[in-house]
This record gives sequence, structure tokens and C-alpha cells, in this order.
Amino acid sequence: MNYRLTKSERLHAEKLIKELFHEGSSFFLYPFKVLFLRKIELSGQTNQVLISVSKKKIKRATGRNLIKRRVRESYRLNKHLLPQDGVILGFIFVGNPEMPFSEIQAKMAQTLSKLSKEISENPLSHDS
RNA sequence: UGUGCAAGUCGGCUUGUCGCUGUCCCGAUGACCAUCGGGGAAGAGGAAAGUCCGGGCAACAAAGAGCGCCAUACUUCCUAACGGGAAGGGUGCUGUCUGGAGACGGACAGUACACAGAAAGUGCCACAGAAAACAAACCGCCUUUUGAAUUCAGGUUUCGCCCUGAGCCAUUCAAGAGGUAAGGGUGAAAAGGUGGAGUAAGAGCCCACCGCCCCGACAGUGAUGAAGGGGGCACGGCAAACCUUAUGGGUUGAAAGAUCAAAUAGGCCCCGGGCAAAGAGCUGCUCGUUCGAUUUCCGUGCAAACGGGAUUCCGGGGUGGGUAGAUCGAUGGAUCCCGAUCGUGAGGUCGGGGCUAGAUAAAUGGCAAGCCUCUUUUGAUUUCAGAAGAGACAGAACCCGGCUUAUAGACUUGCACUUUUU
Repeated sequence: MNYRLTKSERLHAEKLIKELFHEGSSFFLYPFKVLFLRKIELSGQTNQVLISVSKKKIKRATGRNLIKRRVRESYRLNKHLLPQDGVILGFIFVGNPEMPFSEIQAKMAQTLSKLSKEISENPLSHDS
């Protein structure tokens, strides 16, 4: 199983980030707000992920760094739950700053399963 | 031994495993670029923070002068520079000791200082108080004028009576005219103080001493100190009010800015050529003057020098990749450590050695185990053993020098107090 998380799997293109926030669908599953966007021209390619932590929720930069690292780590270990189909993902953490890694990991698995189910029920039509 | 204060140092460690960032090596895709795979070593701080000062760097602007605005403000030094630092001076406060009858003075230690100017001008000084600044006059004290009232002072006596003396005087009250700043009271602050002489009462009005002001030999680079001389004594405080004086400052800030569209940028490869004392400071320019130097490695050679390579620059050719993306800026520097030496010190000079974090929707992490430290608790006289919990402040973003603020705990040195033993 591939547990790596290379640069190509992380979202860094400014254009795609704008599209994700403007056109992407979203749902909320504590402690994440999840944004996702599927594009016809990207289908079949690797998924790309973005992780963000609210500055309002966690004031200190060290605290934000810690949470981002834990979320990224949990995504890295659970990304096999989601099929590779060029999905653009955004995780915005809004939970407790002292949430331990084990809890984050459990929630991440739950979130990815839900997302996977949603994607398989609504296949991307070439007309839209 | 413990506690406190000051200065300094450190600020969790180890292993395994799964990952991330750039970099080097190897392999594959035709290729040193790109992609994929494997491996090696490296990868946050003392404050990385606040963005408060100073500098480098960059772009833009700019004849010169004046005005304005902002900053700084004891002296000398350190420094690339600074509003930073060092040493020194001054003033205030506190403590100890000490001289004097006293006013007050001296020495030492600690501590604070936004320490230029209040005898250039303007303004302000609440409340209280008579008065808050060319002093004034509420109470009080004294002299005197007018009016009114009373005899008044002393002795004796329980008191009254009485006795002696003086009465256009004296005392009291009211109003007016003047003198006064001793005393009272107010205030953060009231125009020298102590003691005397003097006076109607008083007063630096006068005298002695203390304080203060002015001049000041001499000492010191200087801030400043100061022998001595003179002066009856003014010149209240606030400049963190305006202001004056002196010095400095063009503006912006790496999200600055430079570059790239089939190549003319930048990377890599190949070929050819240049390069060795220029240069830097002072200056608008010239002259002049000062500083400074002969790139580095290997080979031959005593050396001079010669040959080859590297670095750097120029020219030519080749080559691969990316497109809101890429390259440069951008990580080796006023650098750190050790030693010697000069200096009271901040620091300077010389010698030796060491140092690849460079991200860019932004790496330096997750998990497990063990150790270390601290706190609580249980057992045990202490050493010790077990259990539970915690490990601060905090995340590089162009780079340096400072300042300020946050910080669990540990260690070192010095000083003070304390305990035990001798």
C-alpha cells in the first residue's frame, strides 16, 4: 500500500484553489469542514489535497502547525479509502486545538468513507 | 546544607518504524534537465516573537537654498551604524558611619534619572488659601486720628469694703490713616536658615555661622571638580505645554526588484579567447593624498619563472523542461569557536580551526518503546521502590547588529543570611 504523500498529491496551484472555494461542494463532519471538486479533465489522475486551520480558532502558529501535521498524517495513512479519480479536496479544521492524533485519525477515516460513498453514488457525467 | 539576589550557560535524550524538504550518489526512460525507483549525510530559536531602532541590498526620486515635519539631547569612547553598549561625571532618594549647640556638612554603599535651555518669549499652576509671582496683607502685632465707654494700676481681704499711687493719663470697643512680615492657618510649592543685636512693632535693616549666587588660579581630552575672591540674597515650578538651540533624516520595503513566449533569460555540456594589479576611501569633477594588494590548486625549480587545471568574464555552438508558471534576488557573513596580544571596559589586531536549514497554499512530523527531570500520591526512619500526571515560552520566510517582551526546569560562579561539625 502506498503511504507516501508527494508534492503532486498536495494542492498548490492557485487557480485550482480558487475554483475549489468558489465552485466546490462541501459538507461538515466534526472537526472538519470538507470541500471537494471533481473535474472532467482531471479524472483518472491523482487526488490533490489542501489542509487549512483557522487562525481565529487557534491563535499560536505552533498550535496550527501541530494540528496541520496531524491532519496531514491522518490523510496520508487513510487516503486508500478514497478512489483515485482526480478529486480536489480541502480540509478545514475547526475543532479543539488539543485534539489527540488518534481521534483525528478516526474522524478522518469516517470522513473519507462518507466522501467515497457520495462520489460512487453520483458518477461524473460528461455533460455537466 | 538550605534560602535569596546578581551574572552566565543549557533549555529534554536515545532507538525502531512510516513520512516530508532541499541536496549528493546510483539505476531506468535515448539525455547531467524532467519523471520514476533506491541509497547516503543534513534539516527551527534563545528568543525564530514584537516589528521598536540601526545598517546592508533594491527600485523610484533628486540643481541649490530656505521653510515645515519627524527623531535625538551630561561627557569621552566602542561600533559599519544606532535611539545600542562601555567607562566616567552630575543631581535626587534610601541606608550606615561620622563632624557640629544648631542651621547644616562629610565619607561609603545601594538605587533612580526623557541629565540641553525656565536671567529669549508666550502660556499654565486645579482644590484650598489673604496671596500662586514686577508679590500681597485675612487673622495677628505696633504707632496714630476721631468717637464712645470705663476711673486705672498695685497692696490687702474668702468677697465687698479699705489703703497707697497716677489721672485730659490709662484701658476697652468701633471706624479711619499708616508701619510690619516675626507668629497663625492653606497648599505639591508661600520668596533663605540658626543664633544674636536692634525696634513702637518688626524685618538681611545690621552682625556671626550655615546655605545660595557671581568670578575663578589650577587639575582633567571632556562632562566636571576646585584653592581663593566678591555679593545681603536675586533668579518659584512645568519644556512628557508651545517654543528656542544643536545634530541627524529623500521615499518605499524582498508581496522590493531583475528576467524568460521556441530562446536572445537562467541551468547543463562542448569549443575558443581574455584576466593578474587592479582597486577602494576623501571629492560634484580634476589634481592631490591616504589605505591596500599581487586569485587559488597541482607539477618542475634554490628562487625568479614556466606548464597544466580551477574560479571569474566575454564570444560561438549544442541541449532538455515548465506556462499563473519558472529562474535569479536567496542564504559564507560587520560569521562562530579557541589561543595570543593591546585596552579599566565595550571592543580592536594577529594566528589557527569550524560552518551546505533554505520552504513558497509554505518541509523539520506521526506512532511505539525506553531513559531523564518535575509534581502528586502509596509503602518504607533516610537511601529506595511502585502508581498517576506533566515537560515551559514558542515555528525560520532577504540577511545582519541591537533593544523589548514571553519562558517549566536544570547547571556554574560570586555575594548575603542561615544550619551542622571541628
